[in-house]
Amino acid sequence: MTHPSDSRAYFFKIDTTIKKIRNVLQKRFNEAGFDLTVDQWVLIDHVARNEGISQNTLAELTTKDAPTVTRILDLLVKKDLVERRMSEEDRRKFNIYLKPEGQKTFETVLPVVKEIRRQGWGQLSEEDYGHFVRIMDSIYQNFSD
Amino acid sequence: MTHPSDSRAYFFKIDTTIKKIRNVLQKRFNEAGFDLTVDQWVLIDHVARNEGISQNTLAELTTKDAPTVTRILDLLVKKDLVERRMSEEDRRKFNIYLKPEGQKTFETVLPVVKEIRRQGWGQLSEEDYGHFVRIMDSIYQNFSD
DNA sequence: AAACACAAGTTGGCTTACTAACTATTGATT
DNA sequence: AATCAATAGTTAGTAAGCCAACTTGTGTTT
Repeated sequence: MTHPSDSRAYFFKIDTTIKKIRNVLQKRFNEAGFDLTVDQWVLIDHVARNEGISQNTLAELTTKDAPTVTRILDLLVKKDLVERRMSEEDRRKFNIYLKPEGQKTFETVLPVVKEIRRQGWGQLSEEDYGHFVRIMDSIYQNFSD
Repeated sequence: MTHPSDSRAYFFKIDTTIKKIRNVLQKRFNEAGFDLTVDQWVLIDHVARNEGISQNTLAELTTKDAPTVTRILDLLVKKDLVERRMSEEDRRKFNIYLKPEGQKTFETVLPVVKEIRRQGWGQLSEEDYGHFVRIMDSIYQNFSD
């Protein structure tokens, strides 16, 4: 290989790794009896940390687009985990809040997710984390022009 | 941060990076007038390098599941880029081949993809590639038990 | 005040991912 | 030879991603 970027490998490796992570997360959720998809969890996590957040902000933070957020929230509302409250200042907006069931879900699922994060990182070092962040950010940046 | 794995950041960073890559690929495809999704490209690429490959093998190589491969191939067949030929030895199997249009597509798209790979890797070094592979493989491995 | 562009969310269409259930064929077992 | 388990692929349902078009509400301009 004359230059790493000549290989298909790096796109593929990122894709494979994130798929694996998602699979493991979902499988653990199912085993633990959580009736929740990974992306539903991601929204709950952000709402828990930003009570009253708007859908647009939620979309930005999660790098999901607006229609996707709308639809995932629809599901979470149907499950009674989350509610939309009309915003006072701007009637185009909703403020999103956890309902009691949602708060409970957050508290129950969080430790499981933390454990999975630990497992995934394993024996990798602080220095590796530096490399990791630098390389990922660099790829992202190289595409942002 | 007491330990890197305590942070949500690494799942999120991988997710964000692969999304970005996919977006850029798709946008370039569209700009270049290729009527092709990224995943359709991935299958064409593998068929081009493995004429006569079976659907199952295709699924393994791409880490897609069987139904997904079936459906993407359906689309490629409809576009006349690819054909299924009944296997001689095993009548459950198909052998997948590029049609002339598909071969042309492969040759046209490949240089564009190579250029995008180069752009994404940018000034990262051979050594960085080593770190990258080691870290990704390690995460994957940590989840394979 | 009326017209305008812009912003927040929603809806619809198409694509891909995952699971489960299904058909058809093959290969092994007895 | 008949049965049975495993394999290749398909179909159906639900979830999520992307784009484009749309509705409603806001803010600015004139």
